[in-house]
Amino acid sequence: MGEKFFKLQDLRGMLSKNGYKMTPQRKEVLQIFFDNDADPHLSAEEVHEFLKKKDFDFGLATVYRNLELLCTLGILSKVNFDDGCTRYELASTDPKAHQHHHLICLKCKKIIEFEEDLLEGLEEKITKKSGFEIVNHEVKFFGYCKNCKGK
Amino acid sequence: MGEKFFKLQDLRGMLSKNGYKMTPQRKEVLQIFFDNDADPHLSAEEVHEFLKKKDFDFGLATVYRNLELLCTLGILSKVNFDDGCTRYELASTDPKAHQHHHLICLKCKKIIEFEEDLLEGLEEKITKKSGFEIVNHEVKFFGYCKNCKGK
DNA sequence: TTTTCTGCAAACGATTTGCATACAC
DNA sequence: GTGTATGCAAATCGTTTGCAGAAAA
Repeated sequence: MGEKFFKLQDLRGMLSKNGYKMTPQRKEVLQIFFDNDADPHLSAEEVHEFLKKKDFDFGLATVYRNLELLCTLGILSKVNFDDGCTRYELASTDPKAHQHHHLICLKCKKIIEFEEDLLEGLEEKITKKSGFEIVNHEVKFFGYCKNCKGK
Repeated sequence: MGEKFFKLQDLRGMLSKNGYKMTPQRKEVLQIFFDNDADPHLSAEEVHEFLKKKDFDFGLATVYRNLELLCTLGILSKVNFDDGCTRYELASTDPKAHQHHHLICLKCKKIIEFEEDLLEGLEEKITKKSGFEIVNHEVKFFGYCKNCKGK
């Protein structure tokens, strides 16, 4: 995991700077991500569930809207594991921190985070070859985790 | 594009070997992918449209079912460009042909295929480090294509 | 007070499913 | 003939939207 430089108390400023208002809904949605180190890739429904567990009964539509907003602000980012829903994770705000990838177990469906700047130097190579200016990348590895390997 | 070793006339055998029947619907759905070198990443709706243009009026549900089946058989594979639908492409049946990646232009949304075994040697490194056995990977680069680069 | 947010319910679009019929083998 | 595949329409599921009332600035 890249360092998370964004702190909850930065939220109000970040919002107002962009013409948005601070609300309990926004604070608590973001809080869920700080709470949940164990499962860092949450769907809107999951966030909604976690909020319910903490007795915050916000509308699901509001959760969706605020997840979207937090993405716009660069605080969250979307990830897609082809499991039928959009997932969100805390965006690493370290600009160097490209090196955050996912190992996806085809058996138990576990998602493992993997650190390494895999593509060191590679982006320049691609840019040179194809004229494509790279802003970001996403790498997923599919296979079998330690526990599932022996079938 | 890795070589496509799979040929249309292999379809019947591939189907019956797995207990499925050959039907015009299956043949024509696959044919669309052979027809369309220009746009190799088709959604179910698009396949359905292309079939209509050739006067094949198959039900959309059938198209979905057969795309799924062709994936099961390893003839097609799914790709996800986060544009709201599942897309399908001819699976490269060359087992060495891992090296097929996508450059996605954030401006014009064009998808550019890019060849290169980017991750040469890297998979072993990951396996050693994490015990994760890698079967396949998917790499996407987001940025701006040659035409869109200057804004 | 003005504008943005929220909650609700309805709308949506992609995909899936149930079922009766048609077709492949 | 037997079992699978198809077409259609209805169902499903994640997500979005319209709108009236509530809350932030």
